[in-house]
Amino acid sequence: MSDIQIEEQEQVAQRRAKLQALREKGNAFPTGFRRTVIAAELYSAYEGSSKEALDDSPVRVKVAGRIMTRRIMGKASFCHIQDMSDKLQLYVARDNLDEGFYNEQFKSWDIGDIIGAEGVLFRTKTGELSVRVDSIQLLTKALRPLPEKFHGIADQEIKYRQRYLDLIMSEDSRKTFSIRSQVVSYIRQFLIERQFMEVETPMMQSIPGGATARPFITHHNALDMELFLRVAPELYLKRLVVGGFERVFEINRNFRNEGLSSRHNPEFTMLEFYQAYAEYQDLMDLTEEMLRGLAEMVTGQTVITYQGEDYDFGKPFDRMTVVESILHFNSALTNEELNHRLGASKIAETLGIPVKESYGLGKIQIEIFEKTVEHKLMNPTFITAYPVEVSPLARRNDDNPEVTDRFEFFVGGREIANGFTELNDAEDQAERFQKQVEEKEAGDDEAMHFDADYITALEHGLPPTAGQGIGIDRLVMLFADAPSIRDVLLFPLMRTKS
RNA sequence: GGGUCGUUAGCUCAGCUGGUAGAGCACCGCACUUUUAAUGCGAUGGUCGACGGUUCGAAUCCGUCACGACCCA
Repeated sequence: MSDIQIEEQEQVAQRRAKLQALREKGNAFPTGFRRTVIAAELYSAYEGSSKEALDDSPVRVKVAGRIMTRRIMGKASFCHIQDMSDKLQLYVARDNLDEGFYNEQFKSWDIGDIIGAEGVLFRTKTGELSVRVDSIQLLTKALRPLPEKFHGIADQEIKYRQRYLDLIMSEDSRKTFSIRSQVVSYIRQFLIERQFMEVETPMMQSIPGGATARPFITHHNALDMELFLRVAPELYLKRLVVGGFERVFEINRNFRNEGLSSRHNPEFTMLEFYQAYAEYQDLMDLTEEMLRGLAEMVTGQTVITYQGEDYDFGKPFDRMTVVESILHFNSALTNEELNHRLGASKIAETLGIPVKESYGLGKIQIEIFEKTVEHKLMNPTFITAYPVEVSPLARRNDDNPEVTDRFEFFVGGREIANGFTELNDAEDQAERFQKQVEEKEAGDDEAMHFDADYITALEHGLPPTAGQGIGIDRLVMLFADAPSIRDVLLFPLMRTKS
């Protein structure tokens, strides 16, 4: 270790010396302390208890947590500890402790240390519920100081790289991850109540399928076999529906080898669910019900505020087709020009969208949609009738074979969900895979592989089924009012520091 | 990949057209038995992201790089 490092860590050195002194006295890391209660339980149980009531019938408690603040006033001190639920004030007076303990032990402890304390509840003269401590012990010495108490951590990089510090310091951040947990468990409960069965399907796949995206590639040594981290679980979940699990869902990680942004992390969490004997409209209804329920669960109402804008999940969601939505947001365009390839590609070019030779009408329409419509879909909206060309796993529409029985769901200008009636015609699916292979050979490395094993499964008969995927991270962003996907991922991917 | 901004004490931040590196919090010492961003007094703490250039002199100007944030693709 260099001199520079030693000098840089002056406060750490002081704390190490204190730890060394603890080691010499005996067990520096005792584990036997048991608390009887957490802070939030105390606040709710004694919310209405007056100062006098608490003094008249004393309540003994044992609490534990991290020292967050400390105010030493000679022979007595106040400090706040923080546990999993809340902060709690302790009143520690010299004369309430064993002889010498206050001066020789307690005063040498630092902010950040983890302690256990025992005493009786009381109210201070400002009315704050606190513990008058008569026994206290250091459980874990913190060798490094916490960030500044008032401003907390301002540097986003530290929040992401040292999430534990962010969680210690930021109530908002703890809240965000609490919302994430609530969202996931709400969804799980919602689906289980409707007879869906939770399953886990492979994350390492020999043929990556279920989405058009570039996969991560890895290698299995014993089998000497190339494997891909999955970009979606879709094809495995549908195999399960073939197997007779008629309602299945999975909430798990997908991996896509693409760029990072405020809405993209290479690994992200996806809900996918499949319901036999249902069509995409059934899933739109289900989605509407689920999101409305989520909004109410998280915020207590159906209107949520995201980045200063209000979105109402209470009223019926808007529904439009892709083409209708393009015309709606581009009043100068006509249905006629948008519905043949030459007209559509002219529109695309005026919008600055490069149109490749291989693009069909559907692909061009989707490019126009993404450029001119997607970010404007603020209120909860279903967009339907996606072109077959960009929907290789979705069933063709009976009235218009150029589009599929598919929808995507948008709110706040962002895609949250994608669902469709599944393509259960094995021969049509084989043709669609073949098209994808051609696109891959033409240089589109996001195009799908031909999955012959999946075709075999379809040949055994997939009942009419509707399926859907919902990006959990983006959903949590919405309900936690988080501007970046990194704010809802405990450990977002960061470049390694040299 | 492109653009803009940022990187100064453990943390939050100042530092003007180049001239000896600053504050608050934390830490250390003293005082203080109802404080809560405790208070009062005193002290310590810096390879100014890295490397190179311009200059008598660079935290400051220029270039390259690293890392990050935001926007665009």
